[in-house]
Amino acid sequence: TRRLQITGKTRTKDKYRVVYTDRQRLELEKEFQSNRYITMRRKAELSLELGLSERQIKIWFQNRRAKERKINRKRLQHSSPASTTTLASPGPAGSAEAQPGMSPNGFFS
DNA sequence: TTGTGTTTTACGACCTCC
DNA sequence: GGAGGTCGTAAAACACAA
Repeated sequence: TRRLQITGKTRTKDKYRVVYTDRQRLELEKEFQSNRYITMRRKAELSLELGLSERQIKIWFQNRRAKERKINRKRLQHSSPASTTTLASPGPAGSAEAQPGMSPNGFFS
């Protein structure tokens, strides 16, 4: 309850966080499988379909990516044999990584 | 139970784009 | 001129051996 009182603004204590329904999780997960970064358009669509705010969807994808990274780190660590020689410069574990930033207008003409 | 570790929402701080 | 990216983290929710 610390932060809540300090900032006093956001995140009322009555609902610190909601638990998403299975359907919401499923659809988001499905979308994530086909595309790890959601477009503004899809975000708006999903927002309507699932009854979540666009902000929630944005955050969900951020959290989902974080989870994937975490899993990948674990796998790397787990599958690293005794060779401590080349460990300093690993590329992304088998998947292209997008830079933060991206183009502000992810539109197509 | 309960103690404890992990997962799921949600945010703030900071950063990068032109 | 702000959108979204990451990272770190709080706390609720969950899983589960002891």
